[in-house]
Amino acid sequence: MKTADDMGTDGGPSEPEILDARKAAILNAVVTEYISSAQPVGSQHLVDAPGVAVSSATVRSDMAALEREGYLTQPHTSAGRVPTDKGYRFFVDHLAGPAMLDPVGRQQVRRFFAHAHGEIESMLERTSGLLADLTDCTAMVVGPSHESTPIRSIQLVGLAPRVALLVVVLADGSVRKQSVELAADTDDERLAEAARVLTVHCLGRPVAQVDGECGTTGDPDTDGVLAACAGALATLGSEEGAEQLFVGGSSRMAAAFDAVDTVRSVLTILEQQLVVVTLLRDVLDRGLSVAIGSEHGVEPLASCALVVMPISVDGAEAGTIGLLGPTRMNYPQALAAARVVGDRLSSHLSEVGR
Amino acid sequence: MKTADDMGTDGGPSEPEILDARKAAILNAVVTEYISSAQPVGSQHLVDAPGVAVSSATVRSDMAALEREGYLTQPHTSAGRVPTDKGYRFFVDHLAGPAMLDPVGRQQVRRFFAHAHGEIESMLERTSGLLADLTDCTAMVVGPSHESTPIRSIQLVGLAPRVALLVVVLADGSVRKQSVELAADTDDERLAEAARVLTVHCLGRPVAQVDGECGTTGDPDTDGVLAACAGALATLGSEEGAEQLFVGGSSRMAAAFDAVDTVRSVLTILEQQLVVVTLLRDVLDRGLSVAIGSEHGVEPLASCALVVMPISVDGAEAGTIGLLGPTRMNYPQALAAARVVGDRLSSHLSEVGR
DNA sequence: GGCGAGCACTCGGTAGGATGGAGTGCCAGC
DNA sequence: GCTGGCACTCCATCCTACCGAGTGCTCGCC
Repeated sequence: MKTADDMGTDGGPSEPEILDARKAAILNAVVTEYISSAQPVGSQHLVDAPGVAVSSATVRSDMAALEREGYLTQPHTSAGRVPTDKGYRFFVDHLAGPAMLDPVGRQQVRRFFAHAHGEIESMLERTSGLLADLTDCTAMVVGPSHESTPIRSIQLVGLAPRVALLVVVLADGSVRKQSVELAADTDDERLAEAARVLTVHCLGRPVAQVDGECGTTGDPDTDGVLAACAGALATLGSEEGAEQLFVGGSSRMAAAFDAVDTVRSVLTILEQQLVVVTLLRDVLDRGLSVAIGSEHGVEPLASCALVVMPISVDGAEAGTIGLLGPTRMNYPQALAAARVVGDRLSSHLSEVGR
Repeated sequence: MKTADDMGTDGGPSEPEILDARKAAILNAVVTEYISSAQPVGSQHLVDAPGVAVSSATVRSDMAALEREGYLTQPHTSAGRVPTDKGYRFFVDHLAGPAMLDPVGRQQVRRFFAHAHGEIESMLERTSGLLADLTDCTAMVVGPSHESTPIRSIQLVGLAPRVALLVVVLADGSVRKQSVELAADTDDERLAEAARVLTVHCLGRPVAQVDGECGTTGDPDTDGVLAACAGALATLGSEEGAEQLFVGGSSRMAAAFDAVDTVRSVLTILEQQLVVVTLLRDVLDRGLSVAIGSEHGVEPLASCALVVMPISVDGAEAGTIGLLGPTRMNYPQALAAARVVGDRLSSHLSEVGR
């Protein structure tokens, strides 16, 4: 399995990246067929494929060549061929044309966004469900990180004589809250006064950049409240950058594999928010929109492929869409769904914000 | 499978609920053994069990009786016996003593609550992970419904010239938000004024009970803002009662069954928040803390059992804990974990609020 | 009357062997 | 360079036999 040796985007190696037309057609047919049947495909099934038009013997010799070059593999002698990760990669990069979503799916997306409402979190949550429905994959939606979103407003609401709730509204409409223990009984007047001072002091800065002290008033009681709030803000700041993750349709992983062990290990990964978010980020940072099998480097997901798509609001990156399926997932469909939903979601979120 | 005919709690039927001591011991041993081995258990394996002390032939005749009475069943002739739902029920009600959490688990719980911090949502989320770790089941934690939690404060924060964010803080410290489209450009002054009117008008009432109109000021611009907010409040009100659900450790369902189909159907249920929340509520309303197999009436979960435990804050019900596992789950352990975590969580949440 | 030893019986799981078929690699010939 | 033909491989399936775990039943014993 040394297929992932140097698959860089440079195209430098002496081996030509582009296969001879017929071999490409054969690879294409193998991948397509295997994606839909999940069965190793033999030479006989390929003679009718477009672009092939040779006898099965010739197909066999081409397939043997494709296997030598690492695009195909055999589960065992005298079985058909199955694509390798490299085979899928070539398919995704050179063979799969830019697909459209099927009409039913398009209709579904249109209806979804026509009735879209509510706040961003529930929007993202429901989007993950939509994507799972469209692609039969597990869908992941990562919300914006807010790491550098400036504070728009700070309020303090008294909950009990010595407990207040610090409510921070960020410029994009997201809300953070943190309860604050106060040293002394404090009435609403004083809380409002403290909130005013805090707002002036913090306005326009992201939460993580608010430093320890939060201004003074000269009044010792109010200053006590402010000090307590500084601690709460620090807590919020340290949580900042922890993007929200919404996973939809994880049950589809159970349909994708028949080994229950595989299902378990994949689900275990999906439960680890940090791992998933990092994985998506990592793939995106490498400039990929598809990561196949070993390419993403998460061992328990070796038999999975990942499709990622950034979400942007007003040009700024504001989240990520991810689709997880078996390596024999329907790439064109998944890419089309991710693109369409990503675009619609991006423009939907941009619209709401103005 | 007519085992669930009349299992009411009345105890009315002529058949005595209590089994003869040896049969009870045998049932106990079968359940215990089957829980730990997942294999049908035969008469030979039971002769050494405490309270049995008879030959395997006698055990066999007792087992045959237990099967006639519906407590046991055979996968096929000449296999050992497996408990039925009724068998598990008897085990839970009469045989399983009140168990303690094992020391390792107790330690884990102690550490968890010692370092507990953050807001209620993340607290509940992490609690679901803790419970899954403790019991090897899938854990569900349902937050409070807020249906009747009074409004403590309402604020309006301008996000764009014609968009404001309505931020509603409830008396228990939870926060609702909803963006509001405004008909005209509105400055912060006017928003603050509208928020003041709104707060006065809504204070102390739950969101769902805020009626259409939200007061007037005489000033047409402010009244326009108020009208827009009334719509937003209605939206929030209609979402009220939709409790938050946190599911942890769903990957454990893949380890619990070896039929991948079962795993898929169970996971599909777990993805439907409303179904899960309703299920937990339903079981709790029937006064049960354990629902086994067919007892809970959700067909795809027929091979699962459910342990539920209410969470209360200051005496008022404030959520639910649920554990989902195969019917051969470790009931004593699950009950102990649910009880301990539920108690600790209840008192933790009560403490924070004062 | 309840209990236990003995016995015949059942049936799932496993191992061995035969068979068929899908698929391959190779080669000679067009 | 492609194709038809051929020998070969190996999985999947089926059948059979067989072992063993487990049962139900009966009869004798205390």
